[in-house]
Amino acid sequence: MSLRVYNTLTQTKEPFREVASGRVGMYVCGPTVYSKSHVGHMTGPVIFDTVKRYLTYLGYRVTWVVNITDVDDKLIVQAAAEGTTVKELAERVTADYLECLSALGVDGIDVMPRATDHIGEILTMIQSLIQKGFAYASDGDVYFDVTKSKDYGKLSRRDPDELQAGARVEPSSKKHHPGDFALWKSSKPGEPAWESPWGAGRPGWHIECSAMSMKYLGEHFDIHGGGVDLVFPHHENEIAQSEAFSDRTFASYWMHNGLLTKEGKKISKSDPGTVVLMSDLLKLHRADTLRALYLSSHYRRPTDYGPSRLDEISRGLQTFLHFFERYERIARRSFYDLTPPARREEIVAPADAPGWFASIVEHRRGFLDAMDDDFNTGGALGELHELVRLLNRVADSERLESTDRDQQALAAFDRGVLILRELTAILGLFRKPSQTSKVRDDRLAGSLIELLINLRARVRKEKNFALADTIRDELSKLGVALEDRPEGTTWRLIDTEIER
RNA sequence: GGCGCCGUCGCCAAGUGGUAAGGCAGAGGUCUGCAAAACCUCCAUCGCCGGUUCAAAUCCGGCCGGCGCCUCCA
Repeated sequence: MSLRVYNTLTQTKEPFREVASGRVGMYVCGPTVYSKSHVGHMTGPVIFDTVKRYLTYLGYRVTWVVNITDVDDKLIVQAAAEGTTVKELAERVTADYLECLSALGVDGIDVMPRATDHIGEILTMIQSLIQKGFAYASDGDVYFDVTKSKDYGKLSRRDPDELQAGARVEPSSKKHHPGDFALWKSSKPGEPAWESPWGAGRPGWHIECSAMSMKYLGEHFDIHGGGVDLVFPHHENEIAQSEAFSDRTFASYWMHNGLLTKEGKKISKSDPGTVVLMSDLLKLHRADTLRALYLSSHYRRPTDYGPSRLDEISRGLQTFLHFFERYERIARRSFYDLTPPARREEIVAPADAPGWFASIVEHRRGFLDAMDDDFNTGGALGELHELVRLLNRVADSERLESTDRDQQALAAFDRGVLILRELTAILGLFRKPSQTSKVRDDRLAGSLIELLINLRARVRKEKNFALADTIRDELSKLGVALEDRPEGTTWRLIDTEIER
C-alpha cells in the first residue's frame, strides 16, 4: 500500500503526490498568543508532528512551518486587561507554547514565523490583490472582495450569498459584501500599528498565513493543516486570497484534525471548567501519556479528554514500559538507546528465522498499512500492542531471561525489538527513558535498594516470609515495587502517574 | 435554516462488501511461598427500519440520537 491522505477539499482520501519530487512543504496554523496553551491546543502539533515523522520515514524531505500570530484584536484586549504590552504578552505566551511543544516531543517544526516579522510581505500581497481587482481600500481598511473570487467557498462548501441570507455576518458599511473580509485594519491610537498606503494599521486575521506560507514553502505547497474549526472562514479565506494572488493552486491537501473535548464538552474560554492548561497537565502526566491520548483515535475524529481517560491510557502504556525493562534484562542494553532504521525498507523474514519472526514482520506491515491509510494512528497503536505481546510470548517460550538461552532465538528477538523501536519512533513515543532508569543510575539509591533486596533474599531462603513481605510492603510504600523472578528479584519505581 | 461529521463490547477504539484488531475494566487459569510481571482462556453481530447483493458493521434510502461550523476559536 502507499500513502493516502484525506483531503477536505475533495472530501476523499487521495493518493499522496508531492508538488516537488521528494520534498514536502507543510503549513499548520499555529496559535494566536494571547493565553497559555490548553490541552486542545496541542492536538494539531502532536498529530502533524507524527505526520512529519511518517513522511520523513517514507523518505520525503519535509519542511514544516507553524506560524505565531502575535498581533490581533484578542492580544490587544488581553494585554490591556493585564496592564502589559502586546509584545510582552506575546513573548510570554509564545514561551509557554514552545515549552509545551518541547515537552510533548514536537520537535519537527522547521520554521516558526511571527506575523509581526512579515508586515512587508503582507503589505506587498495586499497591494497586489488591490491591483488585480480582488481587494479594495475602504476608509483605512482593506477588504477582500469575495464576489471576485470564482470559486469562493469551495473548501467549506459555502455560497457567499447564503452568508448574506443568514445575516450572521456583522454588516459593515465599509464592506461591499457581508462576506468580504479584512486584509488590513486601521488602528486606533495606542494600538500596535504599521505604516501602510492606507494609513496606520495592522494585518487582518487571514493574510499572515498566506504571506508566510508562501514565503517559506512557495506559492503551491503540499499540506495545509489545522483544526476543523478553521475550515471556515480562516482557511476558506486563505485559499481565496492566495489563489487570487498567485493564480495557482495554494495547497494540494487540506488536513483538518478533530477537536478535543473535555468530558464531552467543548473546550471554551467562556466555560472555565473546560480549560485545562497544558503546563498543569504536564506536571501530572508523562509526555507519552498525553501524546498517546492524541494518537489514540483517528486524527479527524473528535477526542475526549478526562482524567480517567488519561489514567486508562497510562495503564495501557505500562505494558510497553515493563517490556522495555525486560528487554534491558535480556539484552543488557536500553531500549531507548536502540537506533532503528530511519527510512522505510522492506523487511522479509529470512528462511532460517524462527516462525514467530514472520509474525513480527506481519505486525510491522499492519502498522505501516494503517499509517499509509490517512495516518491511522489508532490502528497502528493496536498493532504495537500485539507486537509487544508477541515479543513477551517469545521471551517466555524461548526462555530468553535464562543463561542457557538459544543465541539464534536471541538474535531474532533482538531484531524484533529493533522493529518495535522503529515503529514507536514513528509515533514519537518512548523517546526518553523512564524514571526507574534514572534512579538506577543513582549509585546511592540504587545500591540501597539492591542491599535490601539481598537481605530479603537471605530471609526468604530461611523461609521467613513474614519479614520478606514486610520489606516488600515497606518498599512499596516508598514507591519501589519488587518482583521475584527465577533469575532473581528486580525492582522498579511505582508509577506515580496513576493514583490508586 | 445551510454545510459537514459521527453513532462498533461497561469505557476507549480499529475495521468501510466476505463473515467483528487492540487497549482499559471484569471472570477464570499458568507461574509464584504469597505477590508482582508476563502469558493463556472467556467476554459484542456493529443506533433503528427497509433496500441492493450469493454475501453488509461496511453500499443506498428513511428514521432516531449526538456533535461541529455558519461569529473569535487548535
